[in-house]
This record gives sequence, structure tokens and C-alpha cells, in this order.
Amino acid sequence: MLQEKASVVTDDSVTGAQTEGPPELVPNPSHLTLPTTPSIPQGNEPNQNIESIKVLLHERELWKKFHEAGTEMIITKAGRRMFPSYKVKVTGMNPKTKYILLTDIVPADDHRYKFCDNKWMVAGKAEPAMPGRLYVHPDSPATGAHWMRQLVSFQKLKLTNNHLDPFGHIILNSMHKYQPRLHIVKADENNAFGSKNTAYCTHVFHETAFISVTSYQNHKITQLKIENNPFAKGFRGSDEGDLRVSRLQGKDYPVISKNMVRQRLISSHSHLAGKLGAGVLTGHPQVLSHYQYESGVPLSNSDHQDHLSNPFPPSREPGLLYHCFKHRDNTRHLELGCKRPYLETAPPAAPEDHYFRSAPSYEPPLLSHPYCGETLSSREACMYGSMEGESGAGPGGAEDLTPPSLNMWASVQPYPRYSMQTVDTVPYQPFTAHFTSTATATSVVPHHSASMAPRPQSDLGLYSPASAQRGLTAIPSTSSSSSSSPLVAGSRDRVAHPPLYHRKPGSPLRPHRDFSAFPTQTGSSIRDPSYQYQMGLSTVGAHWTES
DNA sequence: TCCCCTGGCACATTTGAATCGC
DNA sequence: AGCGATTCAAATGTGCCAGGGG
Repeated sequence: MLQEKASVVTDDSVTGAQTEGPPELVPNPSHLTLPTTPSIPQGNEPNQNIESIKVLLHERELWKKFHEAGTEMIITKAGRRMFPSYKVKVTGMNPKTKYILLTDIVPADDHRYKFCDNKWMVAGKAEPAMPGRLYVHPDSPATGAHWMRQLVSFQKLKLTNNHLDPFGHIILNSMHKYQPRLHIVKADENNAFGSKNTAYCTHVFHETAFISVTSYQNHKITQLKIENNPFAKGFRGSDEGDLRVSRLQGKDYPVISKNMVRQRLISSHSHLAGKLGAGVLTGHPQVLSHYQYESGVPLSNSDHQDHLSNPFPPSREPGLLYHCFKHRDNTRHLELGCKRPYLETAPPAAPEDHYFRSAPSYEPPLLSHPYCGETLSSREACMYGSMEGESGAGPGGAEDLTPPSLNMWASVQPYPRYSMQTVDTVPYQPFTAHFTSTATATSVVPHHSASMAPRPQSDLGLYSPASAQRGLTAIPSTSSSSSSSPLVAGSRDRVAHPPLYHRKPGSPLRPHRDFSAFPTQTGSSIRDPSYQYQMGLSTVGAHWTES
């Protein structure tokens, strides 16, 4: 069984926390343990431990604007990018140490919402969480110098409501509230993580929380998107949008759309989208108890409460929550191959990103295959699906809900409450997202691989559309463009499309990466007092290996 | 009937290949 | 022949809207 110990080093000046061990996938959660006392980081660079890493949210003011209005993110079957995009500035890393940066999006609570009277209101219990997936920054693993050199952008991350999404996009439920998180994992000596003593930390910016929708509900949000998103320029100009419509319809007078009318009527009703949450999100009061920071300053309890209870407080300063823990034991066994979550569908045309799907977490393979990859072949973002077996607790209960053959992902649990308590007594709350260990029994196949036939679940794991596009199937790829930094703001999102992740067992020519699950919290709501730390970040067992 | 989702549309930006000039 | 700058078409990302399904 896997035993985990978490440790946290808190420092008012630090926005990150350190863990001495990698998040691990816990086959048997009941055995998961966390230290009750902070431990001393054991990194090789005493002054450059993970706890000293600081992360600043880029365009924080913009995020705050959205947050105050109640951020909404469109989710579509094909996948939709987030706007504002998730970009961060990282400092405090050891320039020579290699890190892996990844993000995931977890339920902020266990409610379903509806937009009524110009505000979001709870409409019921949340639907089962979607399969948790992780989006690994394409540059990973890279040195601290690389990450700190420029902004780290996750703008290519896409959200979808397609439960069977073959592209590796992050799957969400519409009308639910979510919280993006950033994980920084220190790559081990093998440029992997998931092995013993791998350190990692998680950063949460509350202003990035959002409610997923299939069409915008709050006109205020629509306007903010149009005003700030370059791709929406065509809709800019106060009421020009209406004018455009009128032109399109051959009319010389503005046409007010139904939606516009509705929105405006609603707006006149209440000026506050920002207050929407009042009483609605009663939230996870204790979730942030230990590691919540606001601009580096720990938030007061009341603040926590407020943050949590109201997803979109009018003028809330974004708080940063982080936690970390050290992986002490690496006893996980990779007994189950990765399973393909879906893939009954035709292969994507040619997604530029590479995605990893997590294997079923019944026996989450994790550490045996550390995430290794000095040269991430593609330097492209990767999606990891969590295969955590849903414990049935919390929305989801993947085990019960997902047919093994179709979708082995576990549901994502609501944003967890982070605490450093020992979790031995806490029932395992399967988290969902974790790296797939593809190297072992699983092979990674591009979704649109040659055959496109549904992959066996054991095959689930890495996915490289690009490689497939190039006819490179079943080949673990190395980074073809190791120098590129596709997701770095300011630079083009160049994606090297390395063929990666199509792991062909025994392929001697290309390095393959294995990813163990990076357990995300699932099950209990953030508010759930019983929700313990381990839920927050489960295991990161991914691991690249170079041939 | 209402709410939510889907697919298609037009527009703007981004991307990358092709072309040109030095 | 090599390199960099420019051009241009295709791809991609937007929000809007009509229509459909539960």
C-alpha cells in the first residue's frame, strides 16, 4: 500500500508550499497517511525547495473583473479554451532543477447552479463529476530557469462537456462551479516524478473559479469576454453587435436579440452578478484553513469562509491556496494497464496537444513508472485523465457509473479541503485525475490512431494526436522541439507536435513517458469537514523514461 | 413551456507555408 | 544556397442565434 506523508512549510512570503514527496496514487486509500507535523524539505538545494516557489497569476486584474461578475466558461463538445487564459509567473525555483507544471480543474462544490434573477443560484445537487483530467504544460519537464524566464501559459487547455471526449480536453459538467489548480512537481533524478521524495505543491487562485456553461448566462460576462478576447473583436463596439446583426439581416436599424433583451431586463433587475453567490455557495468553510494566502498573506478564517461560500464575491482579493506533501513510500504496483476511457468515436482530426489518459484506478499504477521525460517530445500540453476509482462518494462514483470499457475515469471530487492531518482515519475519497502509467501494462495510443478502433482500456494512457496525424502510431516520442515553449505567453504557441505518447512497448527508438495518476480530490465536497488533505492532490505517478 | 444543448454562421486572429529580396 | 522579411490562405477561436430535446 502506498503511504503518503504530507508536509507543509508555510511562509507568509511564500505562495507555494512544498512537499517532499510526489503526490501518489493510492491504490488503497485507507492506507494513505499524512504527517501531522511539517517536515523539513529534503531537496538537494536547501534554499531552492518547492516551498520557496512563488506563483503569481497573470492578468490577475482581469481575472478579478470576471470573478466579480461571476466568471463563466463556455464548454462545448469540441472543446473551448478558457478566457481569461490561465497564465502564471513563477519565481523562486531552482534554475537548474527540473519541474513539471500541470493543471487540473476540480469541482468547487457539490452543487448544480442556475442563473436566475441575474445571479447564480443553487439548483440542486451536482451531477457526477466528470472524469478528472490533468493538463500538463507542454514544456514539462523543464528547468526552473525555463519556467521563470517567461510566463507559463495554459491557454491551450480546453474544456468540454463531452463525457466521451477523445481529445483529452478537461471534461466538465455544465452549470457547475469549478476551480482550476496549478501543480508544480519537482522532477526527480530521472526527470520524472512519482517516485520517492518527489516534491510538489499546488496553487489555487480563487479568482479563477468559474461556472461552466454552454452559453453565457450573464450579459456582463459576455461583454467582458468580447471586450478582452481578441478573437471576439468582431462583436465589439458597445451595441455594434446588435448593429451587426441588423446588417446581417439586411436591416438598417439595430436588432435587439432575445438574449440581449433578456440580459438587459435581468440587468435592470439586479445590478449584481457579483453578489450572486450570496448564500448560494455555502461552501467549504474549512477548506482553506491552512494554506490559503492572499498575496502571500494568509487569509483569515472569515475570509476563507467568504471565499468559499461565495464563488464570485464582488471585490474579493484572490487568495492563493497551496498545499504540499511528501511522498514517503512508493509501494504502488502497476498492475493494471491504462484503460482507454472512451474511444468509441472517430479520432480527432489532429489535435495539437498530447494527452494522457489515466488508467483505471482500481489498482492505480503509479510510481512504478515515474513521469520521466527530459525531453518531452512534444513539449506539448498533455492531458491526464484520472482513473481514480470513484468511491461512490461524491458526485460520480465512477465505479458504478462508468462502464469499464468506455470510461474508466473516476469522477473528480469537489475542491478539497486541505489539511495536514493524518488521513488514516479518513475514508478514501478517490480523486480523479491522475497520471496514467502507460509504460507498464498500458500503451498509449493516439485517438485517431490508424485503426481508430476503440482502444482497450488497458491501452488508455497517452495520446498523441499529432503523432497519429503523422502516421506515427504506437511510438513513444521524444520531443521534437525541445526548445520550444509553446505555451509561454508572448511567444507563439508553437507546438511541436511530437508524436508522443503513443507508446509502443519495446520501442527502442523513442523514449516513452509513463504517467501515474495524479489523484485529484474527488468525492466529498470542499465543505465536507471530513475531507482531508490527501484528497487535494493525489498521486502523481507519471513518469517519463527515455529510451 | 422552460431550460439547456447543439450545430452552423460570420468575423477576427493565429498559424504556417509560399514567395520574394538580399 | 542560405537567411530573413513579407504575403496570403487555411486553420482556429469567438459569440450569436435558431432549432431541438428533455
